[in-house]
Amino acid sequence: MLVRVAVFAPVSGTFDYRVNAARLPAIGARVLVPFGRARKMGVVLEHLPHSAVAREKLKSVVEVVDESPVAGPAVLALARRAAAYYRYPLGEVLALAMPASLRKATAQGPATETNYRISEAGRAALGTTTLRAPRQREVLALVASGDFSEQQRSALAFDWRRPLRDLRERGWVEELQTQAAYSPVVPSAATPSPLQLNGAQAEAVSSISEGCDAFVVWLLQGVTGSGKTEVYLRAAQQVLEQGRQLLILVPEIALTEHFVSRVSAATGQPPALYHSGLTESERALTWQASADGRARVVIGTRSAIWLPCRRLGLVVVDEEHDGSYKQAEGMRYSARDVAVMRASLESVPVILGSATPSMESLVNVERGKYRALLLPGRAGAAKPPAMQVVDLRGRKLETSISPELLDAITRRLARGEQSLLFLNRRGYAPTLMCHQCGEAAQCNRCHARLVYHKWRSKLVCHHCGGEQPWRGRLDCCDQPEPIAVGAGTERLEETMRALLPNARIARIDRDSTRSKGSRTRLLKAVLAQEVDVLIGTQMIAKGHHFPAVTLVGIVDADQLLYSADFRAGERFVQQTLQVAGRAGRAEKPGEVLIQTHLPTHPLLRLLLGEGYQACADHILAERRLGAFPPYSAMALIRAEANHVDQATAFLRRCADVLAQAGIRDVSWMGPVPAPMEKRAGMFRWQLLLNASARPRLGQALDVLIDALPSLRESGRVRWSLDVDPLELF
DNA sequence: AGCACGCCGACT
DNA sequence: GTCGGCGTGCTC
Repeated sequence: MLVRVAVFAPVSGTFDYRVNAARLPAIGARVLVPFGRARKMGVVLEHLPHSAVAREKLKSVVEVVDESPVAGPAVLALARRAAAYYRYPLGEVLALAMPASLRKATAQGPATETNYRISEAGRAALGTTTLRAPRQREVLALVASGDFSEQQRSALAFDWRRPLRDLRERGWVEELQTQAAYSPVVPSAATPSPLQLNGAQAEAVSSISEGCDAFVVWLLQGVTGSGKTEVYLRAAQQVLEQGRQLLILVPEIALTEHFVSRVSAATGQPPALYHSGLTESERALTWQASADGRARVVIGTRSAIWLPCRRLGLVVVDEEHDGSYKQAEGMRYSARDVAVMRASLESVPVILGSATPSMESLVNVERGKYRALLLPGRAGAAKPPAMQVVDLRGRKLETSISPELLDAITRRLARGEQSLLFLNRRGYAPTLMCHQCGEAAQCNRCHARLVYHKWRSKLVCHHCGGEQPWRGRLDCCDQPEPIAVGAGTERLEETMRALLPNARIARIDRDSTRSKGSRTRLLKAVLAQEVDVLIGTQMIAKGHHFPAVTLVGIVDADQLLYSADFRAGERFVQQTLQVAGRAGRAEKPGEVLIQTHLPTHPLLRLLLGEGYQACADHILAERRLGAFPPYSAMALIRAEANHVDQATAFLRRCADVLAQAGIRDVSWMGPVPAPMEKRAGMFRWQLLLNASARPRLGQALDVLIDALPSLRESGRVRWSLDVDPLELF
């Protein structure tokens, strides 16, 4: 009795084993196998009558871990397809497709959950004033109430571990291991609320429901506020009525919240969640509930696309253009593209939703692969925001805020309305320049300037995370007053406080939201209109709606417009519309002011004059001309090494391999240094492959993946292959 | 990823 | 003479 196993190890190929047990392990079940000297976990792919491997080389499965498969036929097929597409070892793909608790080589029983119980002494202490520590008291009270589940724990705004440890040391709380139970899906008291749909929404829904039993990719395009969510939800209701499951992908954790309440209201049941913000056991629970079909709706980020579903009915990818769907390390997959693969393998529809669809998706509509659904305009009476350019050319400005923008903010202030200033740069100043010699503070591990963080009094490298205390002077000339060049959100906040001393100003970025719960608190303050001017980075661009915001200021539009990446234009337009979408919902029209030195940039003019579609047409025309994606297929070989010549030698060998293979219609560029050649002490170079068509790229990748691992140079570099790279720079 | 095998320099 | 450096190749 033989089985073929995909071993959880970074090796390509599969391995055959003997099975001595009475019963063969199920296909898709995990087995523990001897692998080299170690024992590794793997997944059974097939049962084999014979093996091509020599009899004496075959080893035996050590242990059959699962009774029933952890990877059903659907997940197995998806993993196979993705492994082939991204040229990644199948075992690793399968490992990545399950929660970490199922990957480890140590076999384990059913998921257990650590729970806590209050002791007699604890109950006594709770009644007295002996227990002063407020956090311990809160934790103790929660334990006493019997509701200190993992979900409760992670919902706490503070770190409960230390208070809990202290409580256990005092003997007031006892630990107990219990069998984890899926948090019961409590049907909310209310029956599902009927959704009010407008004409376009109803039309979209009926199109979707017509083809709900087959694979179709719907590209649902509609501006912020046009009601994409209602369409998802109506489709969701139908899927649930058929007894099937629904998978909703969102770009980031914060956006799951937004959907939780909407889904609960529309379907009468709270969805299960799957993202990296949950504890391992919470993830394991959702995984299990999704696998056995109890979780009817699952909302998650990128990795949720791998969740097994007993009866999948529909996949929704919200904000499909968002770069967060692309994994940046390991298997560099796009969850959106994997979602399409999955829908096709399982013959279900997938809805890709966006106000600003990616060029890839638009072209797929053009090619007849995807079907477009358009939601024109905003629902209700809301008007689209009016966008205007503030020309910064030749202007001598004291601050990063032009008089026009300041004036617009002041008018909002007088009317009791809110303004939002978008600046995608953290810290005080991106450059600290010596007034004496002109040198700027540099990170010694990266080819990058250090960013001055005034509040924390630190110089921080935004690339490797390294920081050093700011000692008030630079090393070069020991000159005390360096010039802070440029502005980040911290400086912008300082500027605004100086300009508008009476305004209530809040800043939301990664620095101001470091402590747990502070982000939610800040957002609540904004919604409660306790804030007049909100300053923020990317972090505020996604998802949140600020109904009282009637002015959006894009403080520095030039950043992206100057980028060398061929996708910069696309990102600029998407980001600008995304931020603009935060303003002026409801009856108050919003205004967007864009500060720029490039007021005549064609994309800016098209965006203001005609809108997204015109920009997309322009970008696509350029891409076609330059033979860039989506009119070509790209892959990027990245190499990182301690010495420059190791990285370049490796990539030159890759280029040689390609040259020898002589595949038509595949060109390559490089080796070229990555835009930041040195990062975290490593030298980074890359080789970019561009093919006129996907099959050609495939041929080139086949040749490479065959030759690369055994190249002499490959031992000295850390290399990776990125199929469909999103960020070249 | 681990891990052993193998061929070259500095140690008891 | 032996210990150990890490370059190379394999793991059913």
